[in-house]
Order: sequence, then structure tokens, then C-alpha cells
Amino acid sequence: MSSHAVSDSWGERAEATLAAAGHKRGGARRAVVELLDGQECALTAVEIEEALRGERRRVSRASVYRILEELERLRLVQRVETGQAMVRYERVCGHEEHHHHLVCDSCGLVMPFSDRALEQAIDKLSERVPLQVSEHEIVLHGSCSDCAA
Amino acid sequence: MSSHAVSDSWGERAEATLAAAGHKRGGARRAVVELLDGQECALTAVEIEEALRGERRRVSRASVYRILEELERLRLVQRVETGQAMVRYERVCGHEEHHHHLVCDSCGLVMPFSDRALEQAIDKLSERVPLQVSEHEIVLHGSCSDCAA
DNA sequence: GTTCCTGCAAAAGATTTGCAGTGAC
DNA sequence: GTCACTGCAAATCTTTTGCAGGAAC
Repeated sequence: MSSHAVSDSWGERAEATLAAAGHKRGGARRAVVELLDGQECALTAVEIEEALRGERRRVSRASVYRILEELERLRLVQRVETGQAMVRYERVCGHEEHHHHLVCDSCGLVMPFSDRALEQAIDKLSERVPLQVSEHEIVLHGSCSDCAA
Repeated sequence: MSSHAVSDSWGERAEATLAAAGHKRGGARRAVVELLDGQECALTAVEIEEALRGERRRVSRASVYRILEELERLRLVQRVETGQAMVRYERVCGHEEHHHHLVCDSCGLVMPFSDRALEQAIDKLSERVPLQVSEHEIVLHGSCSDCAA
């Protein structure tokens, strides 16, 4: 992973945005932000809760949801629907890191991917559609290398 | 896949596939199949239940879900995730009618759209991705004409 | 001290399942 | 008659909310 050129990391931007929105610094929220900052791809609320319990500090499920809700409202985090019963969440990054998802319907593995041609097709398309498009989500379903074998 | 005359409607194909899978003809399932056959776009289980109650015959919520589950297993119906808490379902049609969805995040309106360039980009992309792709789902979020005004 | 942050327990909402009666073949 | 189909009620699971104590500022 080579990523710099952007002075502020997502985590710093998140903290700044939260502060600007009048939030105090709570331990639970900081833990969630730090965890998401280190994740390249989308996690479910349960995965976040479990990861935090192990690595940092215990955060209640309710707080995880409340924090994600607030981060989503501030556009720092976005939901990812993978058709797996639970919604996934991931940080919203700059244009360069924009990606979509591959989902293995057998084992549930979720991987990120990005494709320039696809984005161009979406951009063009967005102009002639009866909707003022603000976001788009693309999910490819199938079998991963292990499951297809 | 097929090369035979596709003169059969989705409804007929569905009935045939169900019969071939050893299913008996239940009134509830027939009602659901007939309703879906007349729908161009995706419905939620609740919408299906309500539509049937008004137009055809009452079908219990549980049966709606069980029927949709079976239809999905037989690839006659596919789930559509629109980020609206409830999953939507729609019939799976031939390649010509393949489409994706526009979702208005303000009012919840869901509209179908299709785009050749987008499909081509997806097809190409599918070949060089670490997943044996079987399906793909694309959702554009934004504000519809009414809500954006 | 006031306002925000959290955890816990309860609630809400969508979807699934157990069971018993009904219907198709 | 047998096995599938259905409705009802209960259960499950994810996500949300009410409330009370604790922390940030």
C-alpha cells in the first residue's frame, strides 16, 4: 500500500470533523475511529465490536451503532450492502482510494477492487439519469478462489 | 444459457422450473409468481404481501418469505439491496431486460435503469478479478426529480 | 455545572422457524 | 395416503432507543 500525498490521514480528518461538529472526545468513539482508520475494507458492527474488545477497549454494541451513525451523517463513513444480513461500514476516502466490493457468496469473504473504466461509465451515466446522483455502490457476487476450487 | 425460443414469459418459466424441482402448485406461491410476473421492478416482502391482500388473495408474511427464498434458490428471483432496511426482490429476466437501480434517499423511490457501457465495463472487469463472478448489483443513490427540486 | 458520551436493558423491525392443519397428486 | 404448502405464533437476529451514571470541557 503506498499512500501519502494526502497530508491528513482519514483519522485526523475524522477527529477534526467531529470536533468541528461540536463533539467531545469520548474513548469509545476514538477507539472506533482508530480501528476504522487502519482498515482498508468494510466491517460490520459486530466485527468492530469484537475487534475492539480484543485489541483496544470494550465498546458496547449500542455505542458502535451510534458512533457509526454519526460518522455516516458526517460523511466520514459509508455503508456497504453486501447482501449478508448485516450492513458493513468503511471510511470514506479521497477519490484515489474509491473502491467497490467483491463478495464470495460461499464463505462471505469481502474484497475491495477498483476500476477506472467502470467509474467513467458511472460518471457518464449519472448525467443522463432522472436522479441527482450523489453516490453509487457496486457489488460483484461470485465464488472466491478458495471456494471455486 | 438457453437457445430455445424464449416465447415463454417469466411466469411460465417460473412455473415450469418449480414443477421440475418437484413442487406442487400452491395457491400462495402462484399468487406471488403472478404478481412478480407483472412487476418490472423490485418489491419488498411487505409490499408483496400488501399487494396480494388487495388484488388477489391473502398470503401470510411467512409464506411470502418462504416463497421468495425458494424462487431465489432456483434463480428465478434476485435480491436487490437498496439500503432501505428491507430487502427487495424482483424476477430474473433475460439479458435484454437486465437492469440496475436508482434510489432516492429522500423519499425511497426506486427506479430501474440500464446502460450498455456499464455492462461492458463490468464484463471486462469480471475477467480480471479474483472472483468467479456470477452476478453484479449496481445502485445509484441520490435525489429524484421531486426531492431535488 | 452543563452538555455530551456510554453502557445496559428493553424495544423495534425484518426475517426465519416450529408446528399443526389443509391441499395437491 | 403421502408429501408438499400454508398460516399462525413464537423465535431469532440486527439495529435502535430510553435511561441513568460518568466524562469532557
